[in-house]
Amino acid sequence: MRTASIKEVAARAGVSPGTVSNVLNRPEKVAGETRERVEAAIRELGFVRHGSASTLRAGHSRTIGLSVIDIGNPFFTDVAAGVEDLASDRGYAVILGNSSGSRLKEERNLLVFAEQRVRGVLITPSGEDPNRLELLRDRGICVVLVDHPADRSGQCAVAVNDVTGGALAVGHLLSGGAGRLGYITGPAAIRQCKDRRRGAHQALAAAGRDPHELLEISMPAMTAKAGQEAAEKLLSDGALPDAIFCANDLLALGVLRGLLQAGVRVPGDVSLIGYDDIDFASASAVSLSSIRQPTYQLGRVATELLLDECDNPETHAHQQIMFQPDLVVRESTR
Amino acid sequence: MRTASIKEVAARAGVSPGTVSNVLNRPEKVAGETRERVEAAIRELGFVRHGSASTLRAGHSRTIGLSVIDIGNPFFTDVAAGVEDLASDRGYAVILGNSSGSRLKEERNLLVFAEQRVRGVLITPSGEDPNRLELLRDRGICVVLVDHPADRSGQCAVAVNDVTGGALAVGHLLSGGAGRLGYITGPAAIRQCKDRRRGAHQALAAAGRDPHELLEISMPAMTAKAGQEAAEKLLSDGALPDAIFCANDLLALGVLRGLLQAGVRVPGDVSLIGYDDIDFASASAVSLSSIRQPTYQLGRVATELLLDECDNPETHAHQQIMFQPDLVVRESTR
DNA sequence: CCTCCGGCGACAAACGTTTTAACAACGTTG
DNA sequence: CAACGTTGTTAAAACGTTTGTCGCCGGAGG
Repeated sequence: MRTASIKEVAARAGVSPGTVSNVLNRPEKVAGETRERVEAAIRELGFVRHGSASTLRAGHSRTIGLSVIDIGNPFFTDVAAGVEDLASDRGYAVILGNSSGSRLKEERNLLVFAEQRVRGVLITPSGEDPNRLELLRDRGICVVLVDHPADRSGQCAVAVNDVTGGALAVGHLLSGGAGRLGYITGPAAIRQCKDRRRGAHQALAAAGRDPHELLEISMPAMTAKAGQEAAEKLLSDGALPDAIFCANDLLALGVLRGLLQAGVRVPGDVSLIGYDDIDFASASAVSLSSIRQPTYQLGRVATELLLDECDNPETHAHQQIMFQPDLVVRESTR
Repeated sequence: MRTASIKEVAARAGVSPGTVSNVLNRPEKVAGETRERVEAAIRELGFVRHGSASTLRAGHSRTIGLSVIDIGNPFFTDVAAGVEDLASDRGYAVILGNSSGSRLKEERNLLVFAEQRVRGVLITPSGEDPNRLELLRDRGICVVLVDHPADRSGQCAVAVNDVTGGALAVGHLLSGGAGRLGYITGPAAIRQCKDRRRGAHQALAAAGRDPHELLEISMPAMTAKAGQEAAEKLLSDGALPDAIFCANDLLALGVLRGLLQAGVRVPGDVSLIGYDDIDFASASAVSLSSIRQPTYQLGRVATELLLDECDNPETHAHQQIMFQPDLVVRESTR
């Protein structure tokens, strides 16, 4: 019924509890014959170490917390897969927290992480407020920022260069001979949207064009529905650009649909490029050119940094890693 | 630096540790004035309960384990969102395990859950082997099966009726006047694929047609890429059905793309229906008819059952809940 | 023969909480 | 006034590990 304790294992193997603990944690410290006896007892009793007791005594756990903004977004899903894979390889469990963009939920998740005494936290912060993270650091919990630049020195962060990404996208459109250019984006407050716009401006400037000629439409959400509405607006305004850059693939898919329904040919009449290179970008009726981010890798590397900081606090050097995005050309751009 | 313990809080408030514990867990047991003093001390010291110590002493934790087959699949993502929302409302943390379809990883995840002494486990088993779950139940950890019928009585399970879903889909195609019918599916071993085919057969029989006339193409994966290959095969065989039912939306999106590229009109020449009603079903060039499953709800209800079993073991009655899927008609079917 | 040393285990003291039994203070009741 | 229930608090004993100290034993060196 109840799980056997280390004490019962010890009794069965004819050793002391401490020795069983040594077999579990420092097998090299215990003589071969004794070790085998203990291991046999463990198997026979179906012993499973009590993680809480271990955490309590050792002062640290084998879990990390992962707080994301929206687990329904393929971007975060890929990140989570990367985190989970590496953590699980290293024997760590991942506690998942989904903030849904709400400060309150994020705060609650961080509290849970603190109660669980997680070894470290990976977080894509939903706001710019660094204070709440202090709460964790004060308790000796390491923090690595994910898809967010470090808000101050002295911490690890991994991100993807969104400025470069924006420049890549618009550069590609310009090299295709685009005249009038459009940028369909999400809420102005979102850092990613701002950075990608900045990249677009840089590409225009580099081509000797005036950045201000970029026609920008800002939608309240970054969904396919919003994208379709944006396309309808463009059509009814009668100001259809030659080429459109969307701040993410969901928007782009919506725009694509809106254009096709109105009989606009893609890429014949309008070139279209998205961002993120989600799986569905290649599955749409006209496969979508996009900017690929190393999403899975983002999660993996963030976890790597976190575990290094936890396991080697003295030799660990904080790092801010910035990945570079790639251009993926498909049918939707010439 | 270190987090304050209950003892320090007690000292500051001038009470005993036991009283602090009472404030935390049974506030009604302690006099108003004392409670306020303790609460003030908690705030001032930034005290956060040590979850492991609590678990150790109380004998059970406030965490549940969630083991899914593929966190990259939108279906499981939605389930996870439902689980996370309810669990977090009830003060439970969710430990996420992704088995990636591998028995080994699943086993490892279950071991982690056992070590953490999770209160209960939600699992979409990747195989049909019920033994491993015994390991958990023997330790008094409740288990609820997700998107899987109960493999024996005496446990909770939530699922969606895939037979009904298959019948709905094919019934809809038939009511549109379809003549030749195709079913594009995944590996034969997958339960969902089998059940959906069974439903398709039932619908054919109900319409007075011979179930064997259903042209079936089984692909090794259930991805958009596989769907496109299936469409190409149909086209090269020159045996294009009037209507096609796909075992999931990813396959359907691939088929759609393959057909459109070949100049086949959808739904003009061929009607097409998918399964799952993922977000992208409505965002494709021709929006996709599909079978909607209450995915988020699935996760929520499973969690509800699990927590009920944990919190009221004596009054709890095991339940096998079977949801019914819905038909969603969009442009891809007449 | 005595000492020293290395290797292996045993012992016991924590870690921070929950919980039970006991207790003190204080009306209420017979 | 004694007996008694109520209410609020305390003291102390767990829970299952980890870990530092210590002791035992056998062999090597003096």
